[in-house]
Amino acid sequence: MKDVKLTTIKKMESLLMTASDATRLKIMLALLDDDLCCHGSEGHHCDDCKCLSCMIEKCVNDIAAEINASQSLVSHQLKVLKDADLVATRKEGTRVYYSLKDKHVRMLLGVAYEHVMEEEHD
Amino acid sequence: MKDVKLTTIKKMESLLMTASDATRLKIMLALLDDDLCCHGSEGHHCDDCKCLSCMIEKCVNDIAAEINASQSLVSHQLKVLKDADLVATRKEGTRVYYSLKDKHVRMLLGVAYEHVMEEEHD
DNA sequence: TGCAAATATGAACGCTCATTCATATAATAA
DNA sequence: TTATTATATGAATGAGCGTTCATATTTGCA
Repeated sequence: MKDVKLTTIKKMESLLMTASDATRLKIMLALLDDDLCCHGSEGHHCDDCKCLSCMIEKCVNDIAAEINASQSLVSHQLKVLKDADLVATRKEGTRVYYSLKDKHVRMLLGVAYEHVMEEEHD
Repeated sequence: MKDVKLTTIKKMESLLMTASDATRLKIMLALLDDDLCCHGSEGHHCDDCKCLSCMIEKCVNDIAAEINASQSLVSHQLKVLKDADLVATRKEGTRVYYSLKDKHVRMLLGVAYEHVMEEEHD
């Protein structure tokens, strides 16, 4: 992976920067299905695989309640996540449903989670 | 991946925070083997697999020269990476050789890199 | 010893960013 | 329309962090 262009490095930097915040991590974890994929019968079609119910979507207030944060804070950070293309949105009435964008986001969370979990072995 | 403990989230946050800096990314990419693993005949034994030459190690000045940064900056950021357990060190005379810690670090870089590379398809 | 090379460290500055508070916009219902 | 719910936005504050410059420490060699 030599000779990575500066623009690529900058993109990696902003991707990781966006992910490296406790509030945004809580939001993304709230949007992450327990078993990551491929189980259950109701839910939305996932663009990364052929199963149903891969995608969990939640509206702003529900996320705020789940992670114990203010509506304003969650909305602000969801905008950051949206701008960085880490979440997708679907509007329905007055509500806006957010979901993780794709499998890369789930993989990023997974790798970070595993690394932290295996730290104990030191 | 529900009910993640706050301490775990904090650890994920600091891991990603450490990785989300252009200078530190350049350093880590400089320590990343081209084909990631398992080729070549000289190098150090990798603790994650049974091959040789998985690990690339470089000393501070060489890294600084490679990424066009000052010795002080590279030393500072290497300390950050070391404290976060993303790199390992080996001392030899006046030189200190740095290498990526383990496969999780390489996977983290890989996932971020792939995500950025596939952005084009939008 | 003393000198040079390699690395580490400390202080200081500037800038970015997370959070809060207040308010604005959008959509639905009465 | 007015009221209510859900979400978005803007300004302001405060803390954290990356970089630079100068200097200290360590090791090897004359």
